Parts: sequence; C-alpha cells; structure tokens
Amino acid sequence: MRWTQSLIPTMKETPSDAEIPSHQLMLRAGLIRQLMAGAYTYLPLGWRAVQKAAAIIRQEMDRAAAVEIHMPALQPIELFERTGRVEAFGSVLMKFEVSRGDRRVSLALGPTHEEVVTDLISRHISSYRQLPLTVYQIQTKFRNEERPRFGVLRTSEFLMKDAYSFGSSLEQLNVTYQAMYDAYCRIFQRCGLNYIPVEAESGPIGGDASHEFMIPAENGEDRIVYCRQSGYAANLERAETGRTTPSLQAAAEAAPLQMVDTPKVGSIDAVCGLLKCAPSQMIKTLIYLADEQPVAVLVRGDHEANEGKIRRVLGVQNLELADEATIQRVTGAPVGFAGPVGLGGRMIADHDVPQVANAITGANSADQHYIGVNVGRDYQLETTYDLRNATAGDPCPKSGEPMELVHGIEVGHVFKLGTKYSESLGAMFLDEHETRHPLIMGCYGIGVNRIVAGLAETCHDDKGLIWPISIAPFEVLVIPLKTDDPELMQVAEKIYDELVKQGVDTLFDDRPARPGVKFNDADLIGIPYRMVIGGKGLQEGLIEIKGRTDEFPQKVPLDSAVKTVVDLVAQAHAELRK
RNA sequence: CGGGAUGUAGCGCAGCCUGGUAGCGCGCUUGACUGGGGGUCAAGAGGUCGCAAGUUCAAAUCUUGUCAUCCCGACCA
Repeated sequence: MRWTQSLIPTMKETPSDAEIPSHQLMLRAGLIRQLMAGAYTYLPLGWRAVQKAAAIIRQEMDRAAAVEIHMPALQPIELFERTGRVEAFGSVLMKFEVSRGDRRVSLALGPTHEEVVTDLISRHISSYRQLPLTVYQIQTKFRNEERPRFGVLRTSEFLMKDAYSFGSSLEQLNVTYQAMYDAYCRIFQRCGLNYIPVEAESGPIGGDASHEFMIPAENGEDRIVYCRQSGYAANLERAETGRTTPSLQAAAEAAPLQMVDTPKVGSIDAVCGLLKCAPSQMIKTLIYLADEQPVAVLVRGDHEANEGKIRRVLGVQNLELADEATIQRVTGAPVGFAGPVGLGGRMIADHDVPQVANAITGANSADQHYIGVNVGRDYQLETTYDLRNATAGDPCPKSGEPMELVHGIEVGHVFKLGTKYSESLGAMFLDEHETRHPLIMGCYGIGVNRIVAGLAETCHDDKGLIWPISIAPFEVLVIPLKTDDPELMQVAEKIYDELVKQGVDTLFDDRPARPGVKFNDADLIGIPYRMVIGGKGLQEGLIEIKGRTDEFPQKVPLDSAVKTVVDLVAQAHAELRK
C-alpha cells in the first residue's frame, strides 16, 4: 500500500477528549475516528489490525473444529422474551419497532446470539449422533452502554467472535470447553498479548464454570487478584482467599466496652470522621434477608461483602439486603446502627472480623455506637467464613502468598452454559435409548477490537505504538527519503515491489515530506520494521533496517536488504507461535 | 440516571470576568529556498464562536433553556 493512496491521518497533538493511551494513540496514529460516543470508524490502519486479529481467531477456531457461520444482527424480540432476557438485559438491549404493512414488528439488535443459535440448532439437531457441534461467527454486536467510555475499549457497537458448543453430555461439554480454552490461549499468544486466564463468576447467563481472559492494564475496568507464585487468578467477585478462622477469644488487653453517642452518624465514613478512627477498626453489620429469613453478616468496616459467598455459606437461593422496616425490627435501631453486641438471631462473620480488637460497631440503638467491642466477651462466634471480596495482600488460596490486585481488560470469556437456553427454547436431542434431553451448551466470546485496543493500551512508548508483527497493520514500512530523486525512488520502488511479491505486508511512504516527518510518523504508527532508503547510504550501496524498538538501525547492502527483512519478519512471526 | 467539566478553523488553545474589528500555534493551499528526526521565508484559504430563546443600540462574552462530548459514580449476559 502506498501512503499517498491510503487514508492515514496522523496527528501531532492529542485530541482533548482522549484520556487513556489506547484512545489517544489510536486517534493520533490514524487508526480510528469517533462518530459519536461509543461508536468509531476504523480507518485503513485500524481495520487492517482488526482483520489480522480476526484471521488468527478464524485459524484457531477452525483448528479447534469449530465451524464458521453468520447470523443476523437483527433479531425478533420474541426470542428474548422466551428466554427472559428482555428483562435481564434491560436497557442494554437495543430494541425498536418497524412497520411491515399494517403490522408492527418488534426487533432487537443482537447483543449476543445465544437465542438465535439455539433456535437454529434446535431445528437441525435431533440425535446424539450429530453431536458435538461447535459453531462460531465474527460479527458486530450492539449493546446500549449507559455510559460508553475508555475510547474504543467500551463501545455500543463492537466486533465479537462468539462461539457456541452443543453436546450430549457434560463430558462432551468439558472436552469442548477445554479445546476452546486452549484455542484462546493460542490466539492471545499469537496476538502478542500479555494475558491472564482468570476464574470468573458466570453471571446471570447461568452455568457453572467460567474463565475470563484478561489483559493486565492500568485502565482496565475489571479487577482481579493474582498470585505470581501459584498463577492463581480470579475475578474479584469470584476470588477465594486463603484466610482461615482466627482465635475467637478476646485479647487480654481488651479495652472496656463503652457506649458513645453518635447522633445522626450512621455511615462508616461518618462514624470514622466523628470518632477519628479508620474504617478497618469498625465492624460492619449488614442485615440480609436470606430466603426471607433475616441474617446478620459481619465484615470489617473497610471490606466489601460478597453476596455470592454469603449465599453459598448460608445455602440459600435468594439473598437481598433487608429493608428498613426489617432492620428496625431485627436490631431495634434505624439503618446504620446495627452491631453484633446483644443482637439475636442468626449471625455469620468474615474471618477478619474477630481480629478487630476494640472494634467500633453500631449499638442497636438509634444514634449510638459501641467502642471497645471484642469477640468472645461482647459477642460470640462459633466460626468464621470467607464472606467478602478479595483485596490486595490477601493470601492466595493455593500458595498462601499475598496476592496482587491488578486491573484488566477483558478480551475473552469462555463458559459452560448448561441447558438454560436449550430448555427455554426447546433444543432437544434423542439419546441412544430414545430419551429426549436438552442440549448441553457452552459459549465462548472474544472482543476482536479489544485485542487491538488492548495492544494499543499496553504496547507503546513515548513515540507511539509498538505492534506485535501478527497484528501490525503492516509488517514493513519502506521510507524513501527523497521522493524527487528518481534514482533513489527507483531503488525504493524495487524494494517495495519485491517485498510485496514475497508476501510481506508493506507500506510505502511515498509522501514528499521531510525525513523528520516520516520518521516520527513511522514511530507513531508502530510498524515493526522500517527500511530507510536515503541518499547517503545509497552512495555506499547500503540501506537501513530498524526494528521499531531497536535503538539503532543496521546497514545492509542493497542486494541483501529484502532477504534480511523477510527473514526478520519470519523470525518475529515464529517467535509468537512458540 | 446522580455528581463534575468542556463546547471558538481539521487538531491544540487564547479571548468571556469588565458586551463594541474573530485571534494564536500546528495542520492545509501556492511559490521559493531547504533536504537524515515534525525546517525557513513569503503569500493565501478556512469560523452562522454547539443550538435556541432572552437582556441590550450592540452578545463568543450576560441570563435561561437545550444538545453534544469527556471524567467520577451507578449500571455493564
């Protein structure tokens, strides 16, 4: 591709709307342009990068025996009604009506395709002999983000690879799941991404096992805990901690229990402000309704209760924070003044709670708190549980080493769906005994443009982007320094032709611009290899080859230059496939 | 949806407080010089100051409304 024939609007200055590196650099390097909040046009360089990621995904999907199809983005709302996801998606689902003759038809733009694919398969699969089957597509998804942000990382319209597996047994599901998991590792590896597979909550979609693939990045929206020792990594909502039950006896030096007035001061922050203490000195007492029964849950003041863990400990289906009336009835005080001292009914505590010596808690009486609260003396616990979100420094459940808190960009998600959709949409098969069962499904997503944005976010220096060769819009950038020197241009053209002939993706900077402009743009757009043909070097029969991150170029004789670059490109590719 | 900020040329910004000629840098066009890390000189093009209403002899500037974008939060199968 010749630069002058393409559309590569690089910018020297950073648009003020862009805050995070990926957004700034993708704009400045001429990869994308914004149409509106949450919707971007991909310009030639950006689109090429996306296409390269898509090609790798296709190869690995095919290798994992998934077959590509293409489903409509337009979907009848009725399908979502049958699975109850109109409510589940809420405003995220883009729905609208169109008229067809005298009828009104309700449609949605697909946020994902479980319904469509399950409906499709239900019509064509009827026997266990046809299973397992995995289909996938690469397609634009639509989700009405209430607040699109982070540039191209969180948009209302985005490219997603979504695969769906159908099996006749859990064993089949597990085999497919593992195949997809492995394929994902290969895909991200080949894309040159630093990624962490993490254990994840499967969310309202249902199912029992799930992994997210995260790119560690400061600006990532998701938070995960990670142990370098054991490699354990998990989504914050899901993460176990290696903590155990501590002593439940009061310490010898325990201060006396004392009631203090805290008028109208009900929140943790407010109490801390008034009593000049840290949230970690407080015990937070949350009143939940667990299957309609009130339960008090104790966590340290600076911790976040984890409802999934609480639900599992209590062994209940429904769990919600109690309403004001219930809190008043259970604690005898308004919201904000609950505490474990003298509180009747069921009570469970997090492991860290008894370790708070001389704690501050609500006094179960309006406008009053206790100070000097100690376990074993002022309130009793039989045992403790893991009831809160993990935080940085918590011991790893595998190694016991302290875990780090990392932010991450979710680029992939695999999970075992089970029969949620096959049941609600009637996707059944007959087994060898002629018994009907719902198909057992898995689903597997990759944010294709997030691969590109994630690389832009994490691979750059102060001069610009640094693409891995597999995703780079071009592999080699050829720069003739004097476009009005026919002799020099002839050499440059020949090198360009030769590279193209050898199948190297080459960009030819034929702009009649000054060298400085070309060098700076070259660094900005981050093409892995740069060949410079200049007057001085040419006199000696040399041209320069420089990797994007090399400090200095190597000078290579004209006749071996193409081969040198071709080898470098091949090597770089090989490196990513290891 | 709550809180905050910003809308002036393609991009970055000044002007607004204190109403009276639309400005700067980069980019763009033409020409000359220049020619290995965003060069110099000269001459140009480009703006209903987000939109609407109001106050005023007069509004980029003051008032009200509205729209858009960005940030924090809520939300995000």
